[in-house]
Amino acid sequence: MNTIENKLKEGIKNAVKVAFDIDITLSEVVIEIPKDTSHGDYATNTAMRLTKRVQKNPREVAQLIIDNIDFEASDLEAASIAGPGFINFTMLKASLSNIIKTVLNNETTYGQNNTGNGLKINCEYVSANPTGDLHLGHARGAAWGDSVSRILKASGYDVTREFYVNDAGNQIVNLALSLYSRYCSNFDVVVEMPVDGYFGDDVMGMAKDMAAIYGDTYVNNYDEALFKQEGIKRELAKLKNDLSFFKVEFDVWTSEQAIRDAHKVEEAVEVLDKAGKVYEHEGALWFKTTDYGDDKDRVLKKSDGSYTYLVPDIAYHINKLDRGYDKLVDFFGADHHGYIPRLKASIQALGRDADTLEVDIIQMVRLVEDGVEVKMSKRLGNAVTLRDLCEETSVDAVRYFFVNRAVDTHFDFDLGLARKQSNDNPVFYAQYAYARMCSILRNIEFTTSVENYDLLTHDKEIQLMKYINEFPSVVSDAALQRAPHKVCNYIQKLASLFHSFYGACKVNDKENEALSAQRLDLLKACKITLNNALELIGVEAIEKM
RNA sequence: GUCUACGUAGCUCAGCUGGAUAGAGCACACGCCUUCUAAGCGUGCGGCCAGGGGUUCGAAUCCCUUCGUGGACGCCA
Repeated sequence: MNTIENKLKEGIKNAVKVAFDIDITLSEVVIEIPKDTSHGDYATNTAMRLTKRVQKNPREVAQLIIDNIDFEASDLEAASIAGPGFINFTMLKASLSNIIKTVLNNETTYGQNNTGNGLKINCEYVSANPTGDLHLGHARGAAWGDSVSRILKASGYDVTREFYVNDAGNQIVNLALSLYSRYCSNFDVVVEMPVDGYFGDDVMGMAKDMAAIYGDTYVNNYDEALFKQEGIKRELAKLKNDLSFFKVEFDVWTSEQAIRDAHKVEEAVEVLDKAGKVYEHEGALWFKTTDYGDDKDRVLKKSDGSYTYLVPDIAYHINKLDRGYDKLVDFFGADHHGYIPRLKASIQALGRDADTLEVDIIQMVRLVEDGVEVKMSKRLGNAVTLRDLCEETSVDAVRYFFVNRAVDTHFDFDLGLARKQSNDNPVFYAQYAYARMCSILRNIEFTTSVENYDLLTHDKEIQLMKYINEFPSVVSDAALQRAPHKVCNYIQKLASLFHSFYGACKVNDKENEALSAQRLDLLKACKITLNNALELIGVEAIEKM
């Protein structure tokens, strides 16, 4: 992945082996880029971490590492001890500029790495009920889950993107009844809406559609199965359509009804029963989740004989495990976080490792304009949907904003900022940088070929090369932590370094073609890197603004 | 009340598997277009990392505690 850093880590590892006869792994070797550039290109705290094991003071340890490191093999120019025991490294200039060639050769694959090593991972996100439009919270989950999936894929994971369709249960009964009520009203027949009915425009539209297809056949002649089926079909089509518009795709759509039809729900209860974790109390069937650290036991089967929502969900997770994933990741809204211990308990009760399932919480979103919370869509008078949001701003802005911040904190989506076309708006800042690069490329008037990059010695050029070199590590780190906002941070910094470089170094300079040609390659490498980074979060790189 | 997150510059937030003087953008002040897109760049101002204890060579980061804020505590999904 990042060859420069790996060579250095390798060198440190070997030096430790020679000096102290201690084997450390590459991941134990921590190197970082010092904030203060006078400290060199890289620094390591390895000496300080070894003090206890070798019973020497850190500066002494550092000296022994330096004495035993192979400068040539690690592309090192200099190494020195600093502060309490840091070792600062300065790399050979030529090794740094190699990154340009690497990027130009790899192009669209630059940034990809093998951190995942083929691990089979299932990411389930959005999973909104097919009973209405996608809202703010769904949008955050969709953007986040999709970006995480892209980053995992780029990091060598075998990723399946999954949507669990809750097409069974009470909410579907209510959907069918709501649809029926609206359908009847097309023929001026009043049928009361259910108490927990769906009053949205979408259901009215579907009812109208059905009235056109079926005429008044079903007025006063309710066919539950038909209305369920028609409702789900239409709601699902709308969901898929909205998600696709939002550039969010799924590999697998799993139906809750299908799991029920295959009797997997009963089987799940049996398995838990066999594990001795089920008991009867007050006419209901309970799951002893307290054995696994939950604060109270949970009902599996209600006293009226029907199952609680937990059971199909357990069956669904068994289903996912049976499909052979090494890891399951669920992205839940914050309001569902109390649900995690139950699910984990069920996995443990099955004799599997509870850590196979990891749940990331998507915190709440508020929509804000000029510092005031916006609760309703102005146009439609109902809750703000994903569509509204994208139409008010843009798909790119919405995706970027939702992925730009850590998910575990509450987020205020600022409408005014998302529309703004200036430096304040991170999306435009990054896209403008890309457009600027493209513009330079359009204007180039020379074709000098480049042997090496010995003329790239300007501070801005060095900083840019170093940062481009960081990209694969950033992607890998973002994958490990499932933290796409790290890619956003990278994009902002890269754009900033480019703008700064642009101000200081003219690329298209006919007076100085040799230098210009080298800068041109650096520019191309930068453009490729920025494009690949934007791709990871599903935001378009715009060539002209 | 119990559980669970969060609290970093005036504002919005990075940084958190412990590392050198805590960063960015906005806002504010002052500079920079006869040169590749000024939708930009540069300089300055701005901090008791909520408070208090602990762990150690070293803490914004880990542990405990107090305070503040959000969320969850159904035989709803």
